[in-house]
Amino acid sequence: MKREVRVYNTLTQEKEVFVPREPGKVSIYVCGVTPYSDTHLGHARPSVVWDVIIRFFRWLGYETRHVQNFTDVDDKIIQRSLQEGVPAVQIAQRYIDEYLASMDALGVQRADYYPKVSEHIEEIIALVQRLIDKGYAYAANGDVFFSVASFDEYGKLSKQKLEELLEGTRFEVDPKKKDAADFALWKAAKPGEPAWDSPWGKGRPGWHIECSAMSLKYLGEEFDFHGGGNDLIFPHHENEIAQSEAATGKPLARYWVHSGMITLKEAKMSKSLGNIISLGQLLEKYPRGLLRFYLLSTHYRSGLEYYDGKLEEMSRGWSRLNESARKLQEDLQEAQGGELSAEDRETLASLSRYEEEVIAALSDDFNTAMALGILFDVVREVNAYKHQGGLHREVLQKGWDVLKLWAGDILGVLQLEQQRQEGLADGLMELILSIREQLRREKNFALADRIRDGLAELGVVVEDTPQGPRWKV
RNA sequence: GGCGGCAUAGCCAAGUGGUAAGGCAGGGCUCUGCAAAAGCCCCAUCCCCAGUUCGAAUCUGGGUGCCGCCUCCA
Repeated sequence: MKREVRVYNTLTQEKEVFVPREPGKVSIYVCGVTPYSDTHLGHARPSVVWDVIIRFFRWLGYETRHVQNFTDVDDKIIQRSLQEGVPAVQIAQRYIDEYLASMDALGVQRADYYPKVSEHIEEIIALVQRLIDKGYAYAANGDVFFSVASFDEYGKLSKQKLEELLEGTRFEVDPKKKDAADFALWKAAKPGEPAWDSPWGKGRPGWHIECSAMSLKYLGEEFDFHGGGNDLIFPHHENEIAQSEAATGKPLARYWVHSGMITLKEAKMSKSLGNIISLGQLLEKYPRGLLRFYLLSTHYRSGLEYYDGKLEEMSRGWSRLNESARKLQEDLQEAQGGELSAEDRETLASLSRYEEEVIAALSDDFNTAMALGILFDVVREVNAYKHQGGLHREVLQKGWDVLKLWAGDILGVLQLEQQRQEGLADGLMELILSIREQLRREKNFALADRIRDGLAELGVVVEDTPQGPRWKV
């Protein structure tokens, strides 16, 4: 029997019980990135959040189908392409590769499909045509616009009223538009830009249409989840709804799930503001488990602050969780069987209860912050048990199972393998050699030689020179 | 100006009507050759005001402050 999962739906602004379109299956479309610059910390949030959600659904027994797009036809990419004299496709591919490499490093499981705009022009044209045929869109001089006024429910996701939206408009309105809020489905080609043939002349897709076309192709009508950062609610997701629902007459997605922004000094991290923390650099500096721990330490819908030293602060708590699990795994080797004592039973019962609480937390709108809190209870419970001399295999196994499954397999914050640190060898050698120098000054040559011989056995050659010791591998 | 959201201890952060999870930091203690690790104990009445209620951090109204969106953006 499936457990009940509750999800906050941006559309209804309420937590709802999740009912899949098809029993036992979950279909998910997460808006990916526009690959025109380096992957940053902000991109990691929805990725890790959805990674956990998907792992959780799989654990619950659902079959998942996860699609994440790359918008590889876009103004910024074209701009870069013209600047660098490199084809747009190539620019996009460079950043797609970087994005995927970063996500792999973060332990994010790959989506089932990563459709690109450039490979779905046909589907997009067909969808645009369908909207024109149904009277929701109009062509004008090679452009095609969606007529916002023709779609009654426009604004239902972002809770905006049409009239008020326009007051905030800071850009000049394209005179070809019938209505200032209309948006482009298809843009007429400009010289030097990548362009495709279409019934309206050479051109390229507008921003939002690709998601409508590709979600339809890979997930069909009315799929389960549509996700992304909450900065996409308007206009991107609002427009997707308009396009898709106008075309199919059915809801685009059943549940809209939006993650909060990562802020830096209380300002959103974004490419345009230039206050970006490169994900690649973070991954070089910090263990991926710690990064995930940081990203999951707050509920996914809340904002999340980043500042220098934040990861260092968090690393102490994370290490306790991680080290406790590591030690527990080791202790398992020396665990003992036999009758369960009263203490054993009590601990076992607590551990089971905590596990239920973790499941309940994740089932309640994917509350990873609460789940982590409970996992610290598990750590304390297990450590206290061991502190009192508890060694029963069944108990230790249960503790390990809970941590391994939830902290490890589902949240992905555990990192049990030893960290290999760059520059560690240098530091160690410096320390060892300085101690050896001390010994030599004290004429303790026996011990000093033992160190040198021992190092030699490890393949490290030490040479004593007038300028001090040198070493090489 | 419109829309959405947030405001809980020094810091991070759960908690949506029944009397404040968890983590970091801090204090005391156990263990320890010393240290580390680990364990035990201590450490908040929830931005302000007014309501609803037997009872509110949790609901309503009004403030104040902050964030996001309204332009590309995860």
